[in-house]
Amino acid sequence: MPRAGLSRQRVISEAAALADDVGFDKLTLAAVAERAGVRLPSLYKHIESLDALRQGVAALATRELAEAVTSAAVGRAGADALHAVADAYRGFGQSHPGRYAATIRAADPDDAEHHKATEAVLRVVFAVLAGYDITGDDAVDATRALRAALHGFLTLEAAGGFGMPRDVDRSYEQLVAAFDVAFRHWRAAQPVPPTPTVPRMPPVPRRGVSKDPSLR
Amino acid sequence: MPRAGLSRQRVISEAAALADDVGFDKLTLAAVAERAGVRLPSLYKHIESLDALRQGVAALATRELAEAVTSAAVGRAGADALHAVADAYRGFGQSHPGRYAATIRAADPDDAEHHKATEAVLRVVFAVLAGYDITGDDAVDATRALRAALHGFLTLEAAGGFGMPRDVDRSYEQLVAAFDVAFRHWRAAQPVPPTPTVPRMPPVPRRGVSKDPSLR
DNA sequence: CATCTCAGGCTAATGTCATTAGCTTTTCAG
DNA sequence: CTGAAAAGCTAATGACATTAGCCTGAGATG
Repeated sequence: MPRAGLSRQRVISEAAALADDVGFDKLTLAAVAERAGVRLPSLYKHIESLDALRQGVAALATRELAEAVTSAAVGRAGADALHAVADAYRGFGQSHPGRYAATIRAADPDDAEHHKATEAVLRVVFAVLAGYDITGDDAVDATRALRAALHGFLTLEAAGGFGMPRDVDRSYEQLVAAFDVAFRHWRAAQPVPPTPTVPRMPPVPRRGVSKDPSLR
Repeated sequence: MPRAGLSRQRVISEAAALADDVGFDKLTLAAVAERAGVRLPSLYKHIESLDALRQGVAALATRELAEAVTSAAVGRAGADALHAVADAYRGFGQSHPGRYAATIRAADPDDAEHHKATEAVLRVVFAVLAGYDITGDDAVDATRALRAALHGFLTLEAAGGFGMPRDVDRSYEQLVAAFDVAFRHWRAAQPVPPTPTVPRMPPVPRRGVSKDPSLR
């Protein structure tokens, strides 16, 4: 009966690793216990419930996601930043599917750390949008749109929802390019455009991004 | 011991209703049995397993979704069709959250009905894209993008992922409007544009759509 | 009408999990 | 060295899913 040297953090990080292996929805206390080398009830010394464990994984994953997108965005702007962030986002989702699935979970109202991480991700997206001169309410709309699209793409991809043979990387690339176009025209696309300005739209070549192996 | 008059169809449809109430992930044979007025094991005379039940709900839901988007699109084209389909999609997701969640599940390879429904949804989207002169590989990319965005929006909305106070309907409207813009410029947005045509872009006012109460 | 058959329900039993209660043993502060 | 909190453990309970096997009513057959 040597101590296993567990802690809340260790339990959560084992759980995150397990979730990446088997899927966030199949995350189970029994499996975490086995992985950690203890009997199931012992986990309760460190975590209150399965739900709390899920929440913990969500918070951890959100911190990691924030880290990934933040470092991808640093030093970039405009379309370059957009592509870098989008690539980092998908890279995170592909290399850590279980963690990624956890990030959808809304933060517990009491978990300040988790909220901070959520806001860090938002801050990055707002910064990208600022490069397109999108601010205020428009930025809220645009953030939701971009997040919805990227999230939906990862989810459908993970669910095997893309049956057709067309290359998926290419489709993702197109999706991001489409947002680049939409962001340049954001005000003009308003249902009732207060400023009917129609901006110019030269196609923008982009440089390679997201070479950080930790994100792939 | 009067017969309860169950059948595979009845079981699945009860399950779908239950999923709408409690969430697709919390769908349980025990609850379906109670709802149907039989003991749990009796369900096995009609359905092979919990997983088969989920698959059955997915197939049913996909048929209903196909019906909703198809009837929304009929007689419309271009931006009008896009908005109608997008509204029908979200309407379905909001009025039938459990069923909607089920539609993500990929069809069982043997289930021809299910595949047919999946293709019916795709056909509608392709038809909408044809109105923007998007065809072939481009249509595959565009379909994935649109589906990802709409799906992601519904998922995040359902998960309470939109914390900020900004009106969610309005954000959805903006998302769809953004796709209208992106679709008009689809070829131009190619990473390596074969046809560097820059089309005109007048802001388009739209008419009210999706008044069908069965979709809301 | 008398049966025969079997689909549709049921009870009982098993196995996996989550969760709680209560016991034992390390660890480590003083 | 000691004593108490921390960290593990076993046992028990309760939800579910799943399987086996029994019972009956309802419709088909003679």
